[in-house]
Amino acid sequence: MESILQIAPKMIQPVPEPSVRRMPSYLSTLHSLSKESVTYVSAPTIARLLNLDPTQVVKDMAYTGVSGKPRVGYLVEELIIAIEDFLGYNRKHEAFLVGAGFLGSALIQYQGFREAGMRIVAAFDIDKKKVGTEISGVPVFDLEKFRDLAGRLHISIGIITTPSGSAQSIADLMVGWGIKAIWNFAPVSIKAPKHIIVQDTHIYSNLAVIMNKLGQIRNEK
Amino acid sequence: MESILQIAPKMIQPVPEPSVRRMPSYLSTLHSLSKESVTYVSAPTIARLLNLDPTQVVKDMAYTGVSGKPRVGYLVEELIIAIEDFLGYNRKHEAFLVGAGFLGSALIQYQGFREAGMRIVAAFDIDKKKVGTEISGVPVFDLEKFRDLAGRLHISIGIITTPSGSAQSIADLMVGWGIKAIWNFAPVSIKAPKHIIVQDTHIYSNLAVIMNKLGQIRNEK
DNA sequence: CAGTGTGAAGTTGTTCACAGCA
DNA sequence: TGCTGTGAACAACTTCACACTG
Repeated sequence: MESILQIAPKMIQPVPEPSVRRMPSYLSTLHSLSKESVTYVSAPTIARLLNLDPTQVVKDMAYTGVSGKPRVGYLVEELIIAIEDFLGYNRKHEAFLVGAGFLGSALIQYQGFREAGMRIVAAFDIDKKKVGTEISGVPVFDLEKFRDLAGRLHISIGIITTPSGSAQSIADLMVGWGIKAIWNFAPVSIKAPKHIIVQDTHIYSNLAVIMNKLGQIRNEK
Repeated sequence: MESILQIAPKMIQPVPEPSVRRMPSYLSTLHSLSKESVTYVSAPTIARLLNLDPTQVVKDMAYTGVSGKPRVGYLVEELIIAIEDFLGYNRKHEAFLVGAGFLGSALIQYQGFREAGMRIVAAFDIDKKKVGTEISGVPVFDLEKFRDLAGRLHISIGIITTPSGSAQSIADLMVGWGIKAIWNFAPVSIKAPKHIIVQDTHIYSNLAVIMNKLGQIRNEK
């Protein structure tokens, strides 16, 4: 069924990653507008709400496939559907989380991932005190016991919230499980075969920017 | 005292933000090497460990002010000190956190911020059940009661971990407190006078990238 | 005219190419 | 030869300029 005429039902244009990263902000803004019963919104308005450049918003909207009316803007509901579709929030993905510490627990308890299409179905830890408990209804299993078993389920996302020392070995394990994407919160860079999607989320990077800028203030005067 | 001859004691070259964001990764790598008693490390080695381009590492190292020996590399300990100094990890900054929910608690309990120069000294919430409690030794106060009082202390960083609806008003409040930097975890963009350092940390942006790429895999075949 | 849409210009960051060095 | 260091080429993103539209 590999037809040559895959003339892209939606365009196979590579969307710049920064645009993808902005999509959730648009979505959240649009949801508020929708709640206020606003039906049309213009790019300059969105830009003002999010501190962005109007043209940038126009281009980002184009990536979602919707087109707007001159002088009026875009249909709010249409944009919401288009962005959710663009991000794949409708497809449901299940996730395993390894490392049920503070951050791991926070992520599990975090509402909102579910409506973004990701459901954390199980957590793993090596700490016997945590094993057997539940966090917001998500069971915590013994990592050692489920090392191999976990691979039989078909889970697409692996979340790593372990200390940095174990992060890479957990990643390797996840690759063995047949996971498609790894979301890593440990402050190291995860290496994986290139067909695996790896997203490192380094909270320290953000702090570094703050600390560095705070330092500059002192130097200025 | 605005002398024209501010010939920069260290160079007032504007360091690219991506470079600043990479610094914590370097630091963490260097700490591991230091623990393994490695004294010299080359840029290509660091690059390999962190999946980066060697030249990029060389340029980043230059921003810290250290210079390396050809054929040998850089002195690990020297780099650690230089990066910590560059990021201002030695200067101590105190932080207030507003919104003692799951994420807020996780951040408070997160060790490591302290050695990055940031100490969360108090949390605030409107939930009476949380008020009066302590999270890892950090007291949770009633936001309403401390609205004005908080300004009298001299805190440089404000962390927002409230729901998105209240984020902007908390930011405004923090500006009134005389805070210099705002680290926002709510999924909205915070607006503040431009002398205030604002760092939005949108966890959803990372998820969006993953979801979008997962969607592309399905489309490919 | 206040918006959309888009090609061109500008800016920023990354990668390449190579000189210098031990 | 394997590294540092740097200027130049390149790529990616953003911003500008302007034609088009209701």
